[in-house]
Amino acid sequence: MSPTPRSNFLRTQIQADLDTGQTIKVVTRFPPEPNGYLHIGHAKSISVNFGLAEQFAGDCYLRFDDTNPEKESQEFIHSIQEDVRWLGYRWSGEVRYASSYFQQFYEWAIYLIDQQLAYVCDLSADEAREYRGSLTEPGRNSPSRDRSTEENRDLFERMRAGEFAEGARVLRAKIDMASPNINLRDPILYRIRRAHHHQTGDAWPIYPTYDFAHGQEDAIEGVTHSICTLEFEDHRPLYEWFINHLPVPHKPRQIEFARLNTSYTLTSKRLLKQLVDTGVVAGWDDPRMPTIAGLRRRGYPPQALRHFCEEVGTSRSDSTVDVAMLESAVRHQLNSEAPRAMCVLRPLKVIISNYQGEEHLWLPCHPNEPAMGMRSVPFSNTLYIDADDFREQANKKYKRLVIGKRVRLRGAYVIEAERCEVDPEGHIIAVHARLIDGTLGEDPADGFKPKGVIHWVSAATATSATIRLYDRLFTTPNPAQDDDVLTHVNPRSLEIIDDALIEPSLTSAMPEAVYQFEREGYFVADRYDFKEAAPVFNMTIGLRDTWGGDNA
RNA sequence: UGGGGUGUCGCCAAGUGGCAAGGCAGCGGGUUUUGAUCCCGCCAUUCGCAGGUUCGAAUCCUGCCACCCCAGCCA
Repeated sequence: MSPTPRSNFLRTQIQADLDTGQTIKVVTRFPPEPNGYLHIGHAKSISVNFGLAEQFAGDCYLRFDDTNPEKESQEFIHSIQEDVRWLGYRWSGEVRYASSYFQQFYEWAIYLIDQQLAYVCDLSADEAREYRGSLTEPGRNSPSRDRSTEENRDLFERMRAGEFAEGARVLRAKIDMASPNINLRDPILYRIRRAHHHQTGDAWPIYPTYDFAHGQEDAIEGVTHSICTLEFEDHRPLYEWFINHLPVPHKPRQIEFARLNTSYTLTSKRLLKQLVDTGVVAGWDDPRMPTIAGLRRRGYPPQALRHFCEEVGTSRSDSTVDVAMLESAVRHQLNSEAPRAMCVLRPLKVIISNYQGEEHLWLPCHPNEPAMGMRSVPFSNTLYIDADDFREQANKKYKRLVIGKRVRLRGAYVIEAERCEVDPEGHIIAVHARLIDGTLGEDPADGFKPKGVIHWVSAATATSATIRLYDRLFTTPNPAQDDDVLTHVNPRSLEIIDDALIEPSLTSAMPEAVYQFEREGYFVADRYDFKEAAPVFNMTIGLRDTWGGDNA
C-alpha cells in the first residue's frame, strides 16, 4: 500500500478510534459464505478488510460464514482460499468457521431464553410472514410469544435433539413486533434443518441465522470493525441488540460501505450461473467472467485488481464504476511487468528479394526496462506480417506497409514493398519487398525515415498458436437492468484464431505468464490449455488505441 | 405511503465553515524502432433544488426533490 493512502470514511473512523483509545489493535475479517465463487465485488471487500488491517498494523481473519449447510460446500471453501491467496493477501492465523462456534451460539440462545428474551415459535413460515406485518403496518405478536421459560427451554432443547420436523418451530428473539425496522420484529435465531453440514456433519439439526451468528462471531474473534455492505445497515440495530444482551467477550462495531458495481459487468450469482448453465460462457473461470478465477485466467494481475479497488475508493454512495477504470489498472500494471514479444494474428507472407540466409537479432524484452534482458529473434527472407499492416495503396494517415513505401520491421530492418501477389478471388496472398541496407539499428542513409513500425515473425522459425480474442461479455453498461440478460450478450465476445504465428521465445512461456504482443495487446499463456507443442494464449486486454481509426 | 441510506465534473472520489484534491474517460501538444508507454497542457466561478444563518457555506439550519435498501425459517 502507498505510504499515504487516500482518505475515506473507514480510515478516518478507524484512525479516530485508535486516537481515542477506543481501539487498541485493529481486527477485521473477510466473512464469505462458502456457497459460490468469489467475484470482482468480493475482491473489493477483501481489499477493504485486508487493506485496513495492513494499514493499521492489525489482523484480518478469513472466516467462513457457514450457517446454511444446504447451500454450501467444501469445494467453495477451497476455491475461496485460493482466490484470496492469489490476490496476495494472507489471513492471520488459521481459517475460521462460524460452525466451530455452534455450541457457544446454542448456549447463548439458552441464555436469552432464560432472560426471557427469546422464545420458541410454532408459526409456520407463511404464518410468520403474515404476522410480521408490512413496511407500513406493524406486526402482531406470535401466539407462542408468552411461553414460560421452562417450556421454551424444553422445546428448544428438543429442537436441538432433533425431535421436530424441519420448519415446525423456530427460536425467535423477543424484541418488538411493532418496530418500524422489520429486522427487530422478533427475528428468527434458529431454524430446524436436517442437513449434513460440510464441517460439523450431522451434529446439528438446528442452525443459527445470519443475524444470530455474525455479530457473535465477530465478538468471539475480537473483531473491532465489522465491515459489511450497505444492505446490512438495517440489521445493525439487531447486531447491536445481541451484542448488548449477551455476555460476549468483546463488543465489535459494524460499519457499512457501498458495494462495488462495475459497468458492463454482472455480479449477481443467479445471473452468472445462468451464463454458465446456458453455455454462454465455458464455466465459472471463463476468461470473460468477472469471477476472480475468470479474471485470473484472463491474465489480470492481482496487483492490478488491488490497485483498482484502491483507486475507486470506498464510500457509502451507490455507484457504478466505469469498467474502463479496471482496464486502465490492468494496462498500467502489465505495461511495466509484461515482457514484449511478437505474434502475428493474421499472417501475410512477405518475401524479401535481396536478403539471403538467416541471422539472429537480439531484441530487448522491454523497451524501458533493460534489466528485463534481451531475447533472440531469428530473421530471414521469408516473413509473416499482419494482414492489416499491408495495403496496396493508402492515404498518408496509414503508416504501415504500402507498395512503393517503406516501413520499419520492429527491431530489424526497414523494407520497401515492391508488389504483391493476389489470388483469383482477389485476396492478397504475398508481398514482395526489398530490404534497405544498413538499416539495422540505423535510419536509412538517404535520410528518409519510415513513419511506421510493424511486427513480424520469420516463417521458418515461427510456431502456430491458438489465440483467444476477448471482448466485453455485454453490449450494454447495465445488463442486469433488463429482465433477460441474455439479450445483452455480445455475440462477438470471443473470437478464436488458431493459426496465429508466434516468435520462438514464446513457445517456452510458463502458464499464466503475461506478455505484451507488440502493437496488439497483452496476452496470457492459458493456465490450463497452454502446451509448448500447442501454445494457447488468451487476450487479457488490448493496447490503448488513440488512433482515429481505419479511415485510410 | 413505515424505517434506514445516498446525492460534489461523463464515471469514481477527496473535502466536515475560509477562496472545489486526485484517478478514469475526453481534448490539445511533445518524445518514441509498439498509432503503446512516458511527458506537458486543457477539462466543476460550482457542490440535487430553494430559502436561511455567517464577514465568509459543498461544509451549519429549514423545506423540498431524486435515487437506493428492508416485509427469507438466505447471507
